[in-house]
Amino acid sequence: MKYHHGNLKEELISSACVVCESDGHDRMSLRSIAKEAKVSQTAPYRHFKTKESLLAEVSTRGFIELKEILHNASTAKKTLSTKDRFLEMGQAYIEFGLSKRNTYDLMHSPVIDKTQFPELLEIATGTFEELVHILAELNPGISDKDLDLKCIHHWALVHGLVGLLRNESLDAEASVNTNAGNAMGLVRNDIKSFLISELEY
Amino acid sequence: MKYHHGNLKEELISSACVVCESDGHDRMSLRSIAKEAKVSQTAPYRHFKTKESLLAEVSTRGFIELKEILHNASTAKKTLSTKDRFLEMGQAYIEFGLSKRNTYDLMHSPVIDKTQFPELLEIATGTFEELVHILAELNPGISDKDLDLKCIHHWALVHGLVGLLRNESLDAEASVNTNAGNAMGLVRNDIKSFLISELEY
DNA sequence: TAATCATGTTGACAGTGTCAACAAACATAG
DNA sequence: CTATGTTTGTTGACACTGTCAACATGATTA
Repeated sequence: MKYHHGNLKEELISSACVVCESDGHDRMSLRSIAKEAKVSQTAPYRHFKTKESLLAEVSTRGFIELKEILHNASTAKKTLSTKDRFLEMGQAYIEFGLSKRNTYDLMHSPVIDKTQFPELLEIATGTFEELVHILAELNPGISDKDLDLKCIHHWALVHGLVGLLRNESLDAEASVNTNAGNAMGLVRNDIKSFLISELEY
Repeated sequence: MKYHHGNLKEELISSACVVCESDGHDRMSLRSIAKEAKVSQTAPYRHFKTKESLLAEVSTRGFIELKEILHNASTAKKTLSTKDRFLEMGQAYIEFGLSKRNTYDLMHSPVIDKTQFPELLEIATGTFEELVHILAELNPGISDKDLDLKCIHHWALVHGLVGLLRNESLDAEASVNTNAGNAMGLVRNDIKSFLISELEY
């Protein structure tokens, strides 16, 4: 089942995933990952119409992984209450955003026009549904509209929180005064507590 | 007080601001804005050590404008209650994020390492303080730590909300079913209502 | 076996950020 | 006012990028 190279498309994608996460998508060049695969500079163009579409593939894999992580977090520990499983999910989301920084960036970067990549669009919005499911479970009898609003609220919150937490330089500044200690650091060190207080807000 | 050009640095910055907002910072080239100023390709290097530092300047101006907008929103209409002025501020933030899309992107983009640009870092964290002030007013007697946590909560919320609202492709998908209508669209059309419900959440 | 198609390579083009070497305009010291 | 030095600008180059057209080769199929 081998052509010239064998399985170039797959190798390019997984290589791009690695480079994107280590260097950031803006520092990744098609030529460098082609060279890494010991293939000419234009070989990738047999599998990807443009660099953007390779990045779209990387982004897609990011969402697949994230969705899986969220799903696991909210279903794995069956003995936990719904609320606790919801918290696990929030924590998992934030941890993904913090540990897979560059991939997370790419996934939310405007350099990829998601409307041009239906598969990416689908998995990205599909990720949203993990949130819908557990929130529906957590709020029995809620109206569909209110459920949507709740989803938007919680997603915005964790998504925004990742953005703030990643800005390490804020740690030193985002506190009213030194007596209060470092609030951002507090949140970072105990994401779960913060999420709990959010739920009870 | 004129050298060869007169006031090249200023012209490059303001030109870069325009190009960044219209094309996006990743599509902006130093050479093109140099050409626009009718100056050679390397002239900018007399004023900016690197392209990143020009972008840092653009980002700085973005934060200056945002901070001013937030400040005005929370102080202009003195007849309003503190709560209403807080809502004005939230709305103003979101509107900035939606109308100055590309600039907002740059301001939060990882391509600029804020720690390398102290002035940028200062104004960015200074923006945070607009939020601190009004939240302190809104919650008299609150502890410093709780105030910080509240700031983080509200900032994360609006920042995350901007991220979600900007993703137009979500409009069609981010609803549980068609009966519920388009929740994201609802939020977009009435940001204020959403923020109010957030405050009372 | 011959024709077709998918996959790869070579070479090129225009564009990029950036640097070294040089040139002109200005500021300042004698 | 002249001489010197510093700012600011230009020219030309380097290595690098995404992408395209033309060509070659391996695999598939008629």
